[in-house]
Amino acid sequence: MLLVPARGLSLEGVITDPELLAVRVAELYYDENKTQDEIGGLLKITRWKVGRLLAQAREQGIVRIEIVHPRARRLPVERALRERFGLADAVVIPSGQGEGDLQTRVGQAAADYITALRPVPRTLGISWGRTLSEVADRLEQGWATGVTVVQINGGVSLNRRAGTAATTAAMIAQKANGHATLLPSPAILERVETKEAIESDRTVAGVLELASRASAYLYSAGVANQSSVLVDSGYLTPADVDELVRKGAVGDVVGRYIDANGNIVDPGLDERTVGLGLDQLRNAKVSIFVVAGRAKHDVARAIVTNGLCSVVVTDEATAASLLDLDNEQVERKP
Amino acid sequence: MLLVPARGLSLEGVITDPELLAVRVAELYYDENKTQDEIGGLLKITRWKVGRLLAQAREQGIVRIEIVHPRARRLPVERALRERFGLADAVVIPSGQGEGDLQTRVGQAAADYITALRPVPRTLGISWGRTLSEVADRLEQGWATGVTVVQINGGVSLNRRAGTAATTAAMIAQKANGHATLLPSPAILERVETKEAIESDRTVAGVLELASRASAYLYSAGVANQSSVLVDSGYLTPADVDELVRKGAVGDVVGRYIDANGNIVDPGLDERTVGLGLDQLRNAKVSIFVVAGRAKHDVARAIVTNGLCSVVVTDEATAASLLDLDNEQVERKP
DNA sequence: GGAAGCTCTGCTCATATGAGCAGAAATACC
DNA sequence: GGTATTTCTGCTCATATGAGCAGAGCTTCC
Repeated sequence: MLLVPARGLSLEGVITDPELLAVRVAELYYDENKTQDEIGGLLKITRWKVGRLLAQAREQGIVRIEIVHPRARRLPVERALRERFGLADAVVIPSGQGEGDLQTRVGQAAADYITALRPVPRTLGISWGRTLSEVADRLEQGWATGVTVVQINGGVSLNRRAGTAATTAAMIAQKANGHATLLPSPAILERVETKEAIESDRTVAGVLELASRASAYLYSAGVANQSSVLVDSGYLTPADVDELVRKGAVGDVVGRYIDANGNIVDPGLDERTVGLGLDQLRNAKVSIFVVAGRAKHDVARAIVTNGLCSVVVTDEATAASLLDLDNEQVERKP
Repeated sequence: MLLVPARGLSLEGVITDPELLAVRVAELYYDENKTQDEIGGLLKITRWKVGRLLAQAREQGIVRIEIVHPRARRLPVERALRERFGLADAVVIPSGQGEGDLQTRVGQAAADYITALRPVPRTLGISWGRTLSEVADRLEQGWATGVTVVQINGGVSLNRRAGTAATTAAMIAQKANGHATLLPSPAILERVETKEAIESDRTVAGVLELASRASAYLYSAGVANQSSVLVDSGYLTPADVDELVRKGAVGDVVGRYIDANGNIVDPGLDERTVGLGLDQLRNAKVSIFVVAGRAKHDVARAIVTNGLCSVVVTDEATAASLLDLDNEQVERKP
């Protein structure tokens, strides 16, 4: 025993099976940092063949290269989304199992996105909710300077977690040394007349005017079900939501319920909803839609496929759903 | 909407956090196949910095490159084993979860190894057991030509799965167009005298002589517990094994029980065991030890750390155990 | 059996990349 | 506050690598 430790004799020599050969080549290249030339010498093949084998191994997925980091993104998926839906941009983070809450990571991604956004928006129109609040939290102090933040849909004062909406707007503004303009109105009113009256009030009209001229929008969406914040806040009854769902509602954007085709489900209700219209989002140059989680796949699809946003920030599973790459159908059946 | 789809504006511009920067660089390089130069342009840094960031990302494990294949190996671990224990060679396969039985994959690796072994052994001494049988199965027809296979320890005729030992040897030989020489003797005899008598028998002596001059050995090891094949076959009683364990036995190599230091546990018993001695394995130029599975970590350690083999073929978890990289201690405590 | 296609091979050459180095910047230390 | 030491930067240059191509070897189809 105690031979001179050779350099792993087992790897030299001729391998016939081409797949196995690709595996050995990949190991020597990626694990042992050998040059393609050295590998060629070792395995008795030309260095060009080594190169080709390596390319093949990557294509076939024998070599898997993964970027593991809480703030990692999925560039190829982003590109697919941009191309498929004609988006100006897309941000997709891995859905990865344990590593931190999905909502938080998507929030972080959205925060990063608006921080890097050029030109810096002078006025940023935002919705409110759990997701937006997360984005606000994740924004860094001084993420921009002098940005005016304006709410684009009615507030949620009745809510138990009252003030969240206001806090979100205020925090985003404060962290950019700007100031927030709140929309002092309920989200949905009982009568059209009241809605029209409040909209024509100087203060409200001014805010809406400001909102409609914002240089960028940042918003999320709600799911059409009992647990919606709009139910929670008393704007709608559980029965109302059931009715909306029956009519095809998949969720709400800035308080407005849409179906899978991106159309308003209940025009009567919509008439009583205060805030930016869907078309204003649709025609906006920069409208950033932030969405995370399985529950929101349907709304997300309605929004993205119908051009309501120009940028989407989401998780990989949602992106896959948008691209029809998932097998949700299969999963749903049983 | 329907802006001209830009190329992902979100990635351009300045990033301050150096780790995040490394992540973005890695994504552009590995996911988007951009050149370091292009990435530099995009992120406003020099291409050398991109290169350095990339190297750093690999070191820190942000970029993880994995070779996924049933026959993949763990070259860095193999090297560690060679260096640490002065082995001539080592073969380590990933322990990976689902993909096929570990035993089978280690068997395959051992089969690959002896197939590629140069110079081709004229005589190959083998032990028998579940592991060796697996190796025999995995060998390809024509893996070598004209190899004489010889058993190096007593057979297992009493066994219910009688003939396994013989079949293993025969199959390995047949697949190399060679022939097998069996050791026609029990593994352990009741009296020393009988053992000496049988060893001096012309036939047996001839086989042992042949075995001791084999150009390579291939063997596995057993665990010292009730389920040992030696108990199964009736050579030892469960009580015998308990006693051996009490004396420090961790397992058996070619029928001989050793402790953690690689020493014979019970010289009396050893005297009655027919087959190659431990020193002959230790001094052999090529002695290949094949071992797989959690249960055998202790025997494996006894064999490898005490120089009983010159080559080890095993799974990653066992290798980690040999290198003290595991936290078995922690796991065992509770 | 032979031509037409196909894949596979080894090559040239342009490009991408890493090692190594000297100066710049940042940090630690007196 | 200044100097020593470390880390970081942008560079030159040698090397490693991929694209593209022409010929070899293979299959396929009449």
